[in-house]
Amino acid sequence: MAVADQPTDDEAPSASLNHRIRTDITEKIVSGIWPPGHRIPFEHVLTEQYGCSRMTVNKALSELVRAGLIERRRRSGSFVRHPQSQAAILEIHDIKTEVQALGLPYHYDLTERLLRGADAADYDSFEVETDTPLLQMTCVHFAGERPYCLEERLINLATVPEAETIDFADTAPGAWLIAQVPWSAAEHKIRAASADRATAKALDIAKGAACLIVERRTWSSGKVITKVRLTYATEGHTLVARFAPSGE
Amino acid sequence: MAVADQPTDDEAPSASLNHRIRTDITEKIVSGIWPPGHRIPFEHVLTEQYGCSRMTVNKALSELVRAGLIERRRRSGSFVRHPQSQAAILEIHDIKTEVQALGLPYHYDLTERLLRGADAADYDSFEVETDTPLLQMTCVHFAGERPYCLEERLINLATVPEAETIDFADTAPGAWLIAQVPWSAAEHKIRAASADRATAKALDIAKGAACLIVERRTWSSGKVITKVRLTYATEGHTLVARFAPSGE
DNA sequence: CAGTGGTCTAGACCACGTA
DNA sequence: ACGTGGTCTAGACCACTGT
Repeated sequence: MAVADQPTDDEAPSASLNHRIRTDITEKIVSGIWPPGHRIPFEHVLTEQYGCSRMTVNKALSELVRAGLIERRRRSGSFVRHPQSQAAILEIHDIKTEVQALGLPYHYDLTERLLRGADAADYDSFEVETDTPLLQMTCVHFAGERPYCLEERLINLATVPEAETIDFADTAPGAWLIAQVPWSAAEHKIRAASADRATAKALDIAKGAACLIVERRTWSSGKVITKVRLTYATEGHTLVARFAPSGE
Repeated sequence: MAVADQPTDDEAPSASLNHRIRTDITEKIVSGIWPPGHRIPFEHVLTEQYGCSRMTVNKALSELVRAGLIERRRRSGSFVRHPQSQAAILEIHDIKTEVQALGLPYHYDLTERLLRGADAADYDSFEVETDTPLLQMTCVHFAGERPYCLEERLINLATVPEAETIDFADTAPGAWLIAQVPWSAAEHKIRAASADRATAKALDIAKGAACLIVERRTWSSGKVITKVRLTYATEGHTLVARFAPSGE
């Protein structure tokens, strides 16, 4: 096969060929040289340009599809995608890690630990049968001496029976669950709300103060493992989400 | 090559082989059969089990690495990863789409449109030189007759000079920018805050009411294109983020 | 040193959709 | 019908690293 000139001869010298192809094309797209809808070269053309086999080109383009940068249609070719709904990666950290990242000492208090059966209200939000054994807990996470976050958690003991035997006075339930249970899906709902009387008392803030609430449900093998509501006291508390289209 | 028994003979009949291998392994991991740290079979073993070439097995395992489910070490093998920080996909929709999804009529008012040069305060948050031309806009998005969201936006005219010529009375700046500019990175900060006097007036809510604030900065080719602060009036407004480790 | 994964090749057959 | 991408093969060489 004839080895044509390499498109980028002044680029980083190393890295794999398929990675080179990917970054070359990514650069063309994010810089706007290839606008949305533009047809990118056929596989056999890239094969010649880079002097490599079709498999290598295909791997590079397949990963661009995964990253959402291009779409491919048989018999038509590959095209730069029109930007759609923006999607961002939201990192949900362990609360202990969060607090320590602020340079503050961390501790937490378990204020409630209750074993009960599921009722009708749980069915809606938790997707469990009535009377399924649940472990209900409330705890407050501290940053230094100030309350940082109120955690209200339900654990489905039908899926995680070991949780009943754990003394969560020492181990935070979130950290224990992450280490213990393989989870396959999670849903987060993020909203703002004014602190009600009980929340204000627990977090030692004024009633009516704005709070950031994160509600998370976690599934494993199609069953809900746990549901947690995290209420952040600090008005300054911020979630950060980042996005880069190529995933790099 | 000897074709050994297929591990899953009661599964979905179709799909590609590498997809089958991937889902088989994913199932083992998320179900807990293979706990974190467990070594998954070597490539040559899977090659025999599935009666396929090493390339196919390798592709399946490579995608599991991408998905963050496993990690691979030369000479050691491939291992189920210990779950780390949770990461969720946060979808950021166009506001018009958001409102219409609620079944409410959408419109918006442009209440400010100001051409000015960057000052020192912009430098911190916007990463632009002093006197860079900026377009500053404020608008209110309505759901039905109620204010839904307050948008305060800055556009860097050095990177998007065409924006100066657009009449944003008809086209919302967010929608125009997404269609116009290829963006390569975005950062979102999400927090709760009490409405100040101006915000409360713009959104027709009580001063001090809890609001959800999303601040977004968007880059293209290393330069900031736009910075926007979205303040949601509705206490009930919720962002939803989902996660599935295998990306499926 | 031996065995693992990382990458690549030069083919091949097939599914699919546009012309 | 034809050319595209989708998938797969049966090898190969190399880098790395644990024993």
